[in-house]
Amino acid sequence: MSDYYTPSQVSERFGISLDTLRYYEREGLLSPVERAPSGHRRYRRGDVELLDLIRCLRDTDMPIATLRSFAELVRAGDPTIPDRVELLQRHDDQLTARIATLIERRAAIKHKIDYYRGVIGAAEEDERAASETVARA
Amino acid sequence: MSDYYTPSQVSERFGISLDTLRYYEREGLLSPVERAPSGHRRYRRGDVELLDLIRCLRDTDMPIATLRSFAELVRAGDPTIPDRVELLQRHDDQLTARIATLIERRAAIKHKIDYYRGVIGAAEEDERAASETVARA
DNA sequence: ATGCCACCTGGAGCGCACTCCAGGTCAAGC
DNA sequence: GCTTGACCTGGAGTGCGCTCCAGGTGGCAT
Repeated sequence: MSDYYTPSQVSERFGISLDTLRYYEREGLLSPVERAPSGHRRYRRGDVELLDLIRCLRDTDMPIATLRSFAELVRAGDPTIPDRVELLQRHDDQLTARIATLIERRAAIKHKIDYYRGVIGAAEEDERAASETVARA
Repeated sequence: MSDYYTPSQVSERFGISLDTLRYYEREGLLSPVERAPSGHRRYRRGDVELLDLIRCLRDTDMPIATLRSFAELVRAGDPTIPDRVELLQRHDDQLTARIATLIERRAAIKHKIDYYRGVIGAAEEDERAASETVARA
């Protein structure tokens, strides 16, 4: 209910370590976060929202450098919205391509698994046949 | 039409550098490749087939260490086929999960893009309204 | 006063997957 | 015989994204 979040709260919420959180700030993914008089960080709603998007982009393998560019656009204000759209759109295109190849590769892997299962099945039949022969003998 | 491939042929075919090819061999992903009397590598059909699978797994982010385990199973012969199936199945599960989260994240990104597009649209309307006002004045 | 805890800083270190390099060899072509 | 080109080796270097560490501070509880 407070209007800020402590580092550990943010860390827990996003499953990001405190070190990573500070690292993101150092790298310019977040603008310098407000501080309490003690020097401790106080994350505002806005920080958390940006972080949410950053996590989303990071989870989809956007490199830190690109994320920084994006963050710079955000800091530069509303006139950069078209640039942000462009950046996100490019990322989305890459992501879509990536998903497509992952799905293709998965099909190939499944195919290989099926092939192996076939080999196992054939071997089992051989075994069964062999034990029948023994039984008959 | 020859029964072997040179390093550069393999490199080109898979889009892998010569260095990476040697690296994979050093790391035990390929068993030591045959050599010409000159010492140059001669990749056999079997090497190329294994490489094809390795690429497929690597493309789907299987770590080198896991790939090595898989290669060791292959080298150990047919009795390890069930273990190979297990390993591939685990990878396939992870891959499926990964694809699912990528798709989720992509939806979130698209949502953000749409939001931004909405903002742009609204801004354009404002502009239009403003210029109308000017015209009227 | 004493602990303790959450957090701070600058900077070093790590794991992964390559990637590059120097110096050398062999086979073929001029 | 000399060059060229494809390839060889061992080992060092790179880029990325964290991750860890030592040493320190402020505020609260006992």
